[in-house]
Amino acid sequence: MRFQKTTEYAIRVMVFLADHMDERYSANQLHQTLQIPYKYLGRLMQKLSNAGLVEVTQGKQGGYRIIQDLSNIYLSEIVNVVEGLADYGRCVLGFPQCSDENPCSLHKIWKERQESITKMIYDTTLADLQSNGSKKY
Amino acid sequence: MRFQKTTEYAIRVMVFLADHMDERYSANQLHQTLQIPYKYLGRLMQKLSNAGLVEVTQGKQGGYRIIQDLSNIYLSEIVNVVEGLADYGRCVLGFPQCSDENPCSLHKIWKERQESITKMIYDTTLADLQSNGSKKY
DNA sequence: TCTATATTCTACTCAGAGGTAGAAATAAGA
DNA sequence: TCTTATTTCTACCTCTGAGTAGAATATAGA
Ligand code: SF4
Ligand code: SF4
Repeated sequence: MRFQKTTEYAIRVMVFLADHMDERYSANQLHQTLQIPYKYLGRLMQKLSNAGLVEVTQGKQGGYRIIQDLSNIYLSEIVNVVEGLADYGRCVLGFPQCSDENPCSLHKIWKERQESITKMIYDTTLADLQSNGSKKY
Repeated sequence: MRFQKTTEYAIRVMVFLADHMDERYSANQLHQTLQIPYKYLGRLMQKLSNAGLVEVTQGKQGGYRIIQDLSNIYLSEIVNVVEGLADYGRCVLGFPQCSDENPCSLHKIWKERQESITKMIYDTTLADLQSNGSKKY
């Protein structure tokens, strides 16, 4: 029960870039600062840029940057790029089809928690996550 | 962000057996009733029995059964048998070391949800999950 | 134009989850 | 005792997430 490692990487990068808007960071800089495997990060960044979440500049002095308004970038978009959103809403017992009427005994207690996390990724934007002052990275 | 498929299987089996205490079910019966791959289920049941969660009888008319008091079997034990509990408490950014002091911007909102799920699996027993009446399976 | 620093593309490797196959061991009951 | 239904053991296979390697492409700036 956790996010995929790649999703963690993606959130790490986006939160970091959000805290350093208007600056470009190369894959190598991000790799060193955020402890993410260099080559792996390259492919991840490509996905994020294809999804329009970061702007990319090639060549010397190039790198990645966020240009969108931070309050328009939701965690759900980041999660979607990496692991997709299909699992949110999944039955805790793994059954494919099951209406909410006449639910099994675990349904209610599980759905509450699941929806709380779903709500979190759909409601939280990078603007909510800016750490003004006390930056750690 | 979801349980492993095998964990779902395990919970399915245990909830089913809890609803049918004092009856033995063979792997084949469970396989057909709960739609879990037969051979795969065999290995899963072995783990559950090694952990003492089910009693097993070999040979003809054999099968699996719960003998413990249902209120003594916590979801956390079931999860532990399959995927372990190490991920509960994991940092949402995947960093290995990070104290709760001077937390990053995501820490609080994430910890709340994570602890809610952790609490669920540590506090819920099979007795809480018995569906008296309206059984679906 | 050339060079250094970037991203991008392609093709691997590795580990673990999920699943399959078949034979061996066990025990109830005819 | 023999048969049959069962678990158990061992060995594979497949798929996906994670990570590595190297060459190709792009571009700022000397
Ligand atoms: S009622 Fe139970 S089986 Fe059906 S979707 Fe909800 S948790 Fe899954
Ligand atoms: S403060 Fe942030 S980085 Fe540190 S453990 Fe909490 S979520 Fe992870």
